[in-house]
Amino acid sequence: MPEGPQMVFLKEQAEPFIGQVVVQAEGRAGDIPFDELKGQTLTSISTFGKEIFFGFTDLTIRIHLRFFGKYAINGTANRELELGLELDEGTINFYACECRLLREPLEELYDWSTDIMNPAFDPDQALRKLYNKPDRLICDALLDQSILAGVGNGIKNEALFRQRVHPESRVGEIPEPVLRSLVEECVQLSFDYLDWKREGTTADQWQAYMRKQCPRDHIPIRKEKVGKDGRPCYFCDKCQRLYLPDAIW
DNA sequence: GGTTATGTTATTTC
DNA sequence: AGAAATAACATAAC
Repeated sequence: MPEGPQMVFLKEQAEPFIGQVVVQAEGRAGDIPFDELKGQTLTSISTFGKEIFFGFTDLTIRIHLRFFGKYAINGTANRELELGLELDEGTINFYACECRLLREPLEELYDWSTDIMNPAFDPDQALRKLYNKPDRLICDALLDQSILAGVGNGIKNEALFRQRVHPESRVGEIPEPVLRSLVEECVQLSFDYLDWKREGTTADQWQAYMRKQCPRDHIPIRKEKVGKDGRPCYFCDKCQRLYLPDAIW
């Protein structure tokens, strides 16, 4: 379920609950002190990459939806409840996710300049970090959450397609302006994706990811598990350029 | 029933 | 010791 934009969307959905008091808290999440939560006020909601934080009077809950995570606002899902919050005027339920308790201030735990959707995001820093591992495949590098927090497999594939970069390109061989465009594309795409969520145009906006045919060349999109992490890559051999080191003889 | 998939982390292996 | 491979977790769809 999660890529950065979906977490920001969830934040927007949950923001009306800010200022409300927890009436009841339950679930099976081992890390959550349900009793302690009762009576606390929801004071803030923030996101970092694919994580979302619910700040209460004197603790914070971090939620990561991982692969199958689901949530329901003022509703339920037919599966085991991980964390259920009943507030003054409604409920938020989380399923199949990771819930963790944080007691330290978030600023001490997170570097917001690596979150692609945060105003503090620093593209220059991202470029530097990417070039730090020049031998990596770009398809692996873009998924590195310590460089581009929030980028998932969809945004990765789509950014590569839009900037016409082949996923098996070596980071170190990609010219700086191209790599920069790629980083900027990840950011732009994330905000586009958020807009689609807001507008409810859930319909597939992807051009390459999960698609069968290249919209530019009208030839089949290749789908292969590429790179160290073996995540599915969707790409067009014809319009996405492969940047590789010159052969050494 | 097997495979696959918007993800990360813990454990095992080399 | 440390990198790399594998397992683990949870869920629905094809």
